[in-house]
Amino acid sequence: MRIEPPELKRRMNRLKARLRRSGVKLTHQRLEIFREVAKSLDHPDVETVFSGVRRRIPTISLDTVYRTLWLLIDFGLLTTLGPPRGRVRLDANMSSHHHFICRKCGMTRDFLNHKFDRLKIPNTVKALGSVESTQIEVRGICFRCSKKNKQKYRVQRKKEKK
Amino acid sequence: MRIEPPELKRRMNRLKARLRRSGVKLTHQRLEIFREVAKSLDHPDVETVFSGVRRRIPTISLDTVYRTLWLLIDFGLLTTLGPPRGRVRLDANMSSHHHFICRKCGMTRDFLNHKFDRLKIPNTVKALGSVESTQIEVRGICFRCSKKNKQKYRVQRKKEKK
DNA sequence: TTCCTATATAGTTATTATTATTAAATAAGA
DNA sequence: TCTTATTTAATAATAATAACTATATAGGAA
Repeated sequence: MRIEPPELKRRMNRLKARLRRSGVKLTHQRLEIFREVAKSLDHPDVETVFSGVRRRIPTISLDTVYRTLWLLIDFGLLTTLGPPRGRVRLDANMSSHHHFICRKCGMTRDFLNHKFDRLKIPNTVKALGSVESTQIEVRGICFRCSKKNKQKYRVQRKKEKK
Repeated sequence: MRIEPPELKRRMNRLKARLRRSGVKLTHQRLEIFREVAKSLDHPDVETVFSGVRRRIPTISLDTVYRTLWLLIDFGLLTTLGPPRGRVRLDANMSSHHHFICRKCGMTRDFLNHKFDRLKIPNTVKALGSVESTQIEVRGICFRCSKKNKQKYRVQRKKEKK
């Protein structure tokens, strides 16, 4: 399923503004990789993005796709479904609970909140399949990672001074 | 972080009842693999489960861990965080929206619901890190997969008759 | 515009995660 | 205890992701 053209254009403009502002090069490859994700409503995997972009840039390499996707994720222009990085994570708690997920390192913590249990599911969702559970996913950056980011930033500042 | 012993015991009992009822063998390995996931609150990855179990069963193979985990997931005794199977899935929609995820095939569909936007995040969650977004994750089985399951079941019934 | 240079890319190789295969071992019913 | 279908360990195969390096390019300076 495809997104509406005006919304796609908005997303492309946001990408360009953001990359320029950050002093990161605005390459053809980056634009096309972003476009491939941004135009779709089905949350493609990396392989799908790769073959989609390859139709327009036949020489693109898979490595570039991965590198670019992580870059865009780092800039907050894309996200992954669930925790970042491809690794299965298990959960044995089958009763109602919710998650905080760090979008940098994948750290996940449970929390309980009775207000969040028993949310009414819209019928449009029930039309997609049988519903088994509902949970809140709060995403953000854990304190450990935000500390790390600050350090990274400090180091870069030092480098610039040299 | 560890779970409370009585809750762990409850989970172990549920596992045993469920496997017996399904006519699946209740092996030492299966018990220990489940216990390793069930006792933890941090949602371990497969490697972590493997090395944890290996302390008690030094000869366990990684393959057994994978096979067992998927079996337990299939029986609804465990789940994965996010979509099943280890593959990064992308999302370019950075504004508020929610997901239905099929726990069999990973099919993911967006939906909007303004009631779900702006849920009040408890302070205990804010203590974990900076919150960037909040979304609902509805999990279940999509119609395509539930059809497939029925077919599988029909085939098994036929085999039994022979 | 043309040139320069830091940064990004393609192509390839390496690493890590997951799945398949098969001979030997074992749980659970007779 | 015996039997047999299932399960396992060990290994090999495949798939997903990341690293490496010589070449190419975006974007600022002249």
